[in-house]
Amino acid sequence: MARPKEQTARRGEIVAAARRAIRDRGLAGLRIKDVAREAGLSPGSVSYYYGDFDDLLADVHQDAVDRFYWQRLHAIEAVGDPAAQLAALVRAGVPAGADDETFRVLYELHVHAARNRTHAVLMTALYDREVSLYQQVLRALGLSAEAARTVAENAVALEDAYGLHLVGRNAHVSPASARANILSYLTLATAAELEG
Amino acid sequence: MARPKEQTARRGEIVAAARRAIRDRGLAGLRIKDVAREAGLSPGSVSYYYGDFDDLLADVHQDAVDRFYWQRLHAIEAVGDPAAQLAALVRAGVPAGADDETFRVLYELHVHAARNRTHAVLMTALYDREVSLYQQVLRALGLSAEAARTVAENAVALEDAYGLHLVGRNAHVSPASARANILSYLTLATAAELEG
DNA sequence: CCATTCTTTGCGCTGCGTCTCAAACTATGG
DNA sequence: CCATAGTTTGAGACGCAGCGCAAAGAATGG
Repeated sequence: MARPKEQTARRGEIVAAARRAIRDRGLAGLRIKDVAREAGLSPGSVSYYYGDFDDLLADVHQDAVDRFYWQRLHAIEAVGDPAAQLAALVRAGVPAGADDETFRVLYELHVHAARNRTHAVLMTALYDREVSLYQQVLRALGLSAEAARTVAENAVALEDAYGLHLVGRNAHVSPASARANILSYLTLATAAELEG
Repeated sequence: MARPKEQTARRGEIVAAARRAIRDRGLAGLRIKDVAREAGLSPGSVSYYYGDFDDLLADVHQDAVDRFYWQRLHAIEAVGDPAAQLAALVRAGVPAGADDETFRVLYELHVHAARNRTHAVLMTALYDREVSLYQQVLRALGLSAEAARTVAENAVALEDAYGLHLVGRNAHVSPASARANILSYLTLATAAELEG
């Protein structure tokens, strides 16, 4: 054996480059040369590591899902109080602006999932993990398993929708109003459930 | 003047054909020849009516927005009781399955809005009209203008998100569970607001 | 310094999609 | 039946993206 392989590192750089390219040009307009330019490589090199372009997209999706999930997990681990954890979850679950890389990638691939099983599986997996995060915090607040499940699903749904509108540059949705609306729901739901 | 123009009718047929083509192949994979085949025309004819392909997409989006809005308006006009109207709104606001034409088109174009002002405007317009529909019904139920606004925004957001997951073939979201979750929110929110 | 293995590049081939356009076709009024 | 204006078509030009490949380049062990 002579020169050692650097495949893992290079692939990581290419995935990051693809993420930036998708942010700038969108998934539909994504070209190998865009990814290559972003990674500082030639188009041939991108093909060398990702002979099939779909494999790259799958890695990008997987990376975005992991990145998003761990970011949120750390966000709630940083605080102890369950109520504060809820707020932290909401804050991390709404994009700061229309150009947020991770959110853009996730929403672009969301639609892609309609025609590709790999992406549908990843999307479902992320949804499950997000629901699970909310569910844990809601249970810590005293909600029953069943109630926590429903409320968690709705919370994740609200995040997804407001995120979609923010990324799509809906003029009447802002990060602040989105967070406020989600929190208003969570306040309402937890109060009602804890009473009953 | 000799032969009369039929442009409006033909354009309508082409828009409908594009809608079906997007349902089958997605926006990213949309080709002129697909639209042409679906419309029973040659690719040249499609170009004759839509020299710029983006103009066709704009018409498709506009058509989907109108179609969706009027369908929902009729859904609530058919019933008189505000509570029943809410249920009718929710039913019409959740896709029946992953292959619903109108929803597929709307969600595909949703993401497109991030990079195209025309589509962003249409998306915002539809959002406004949907919120307005819910707001009317909620006010009829006795909610204040402010409360109705927030609840309406959240209801629309829930619809959007569950619709997105359904279209994306999320294995853990079904039309029935989506409707149930949205209705559980609306029940909770209206009851809480009417008490206070 | 050499052999080996991995990496990178760029060029050419190929297929595909769009756009253009002239010609054929069709419907209507005179 | 002819003139006119709208419609439809298909072929060809054109550009571009993906793929394969051969050759050059770089890192490591001996």
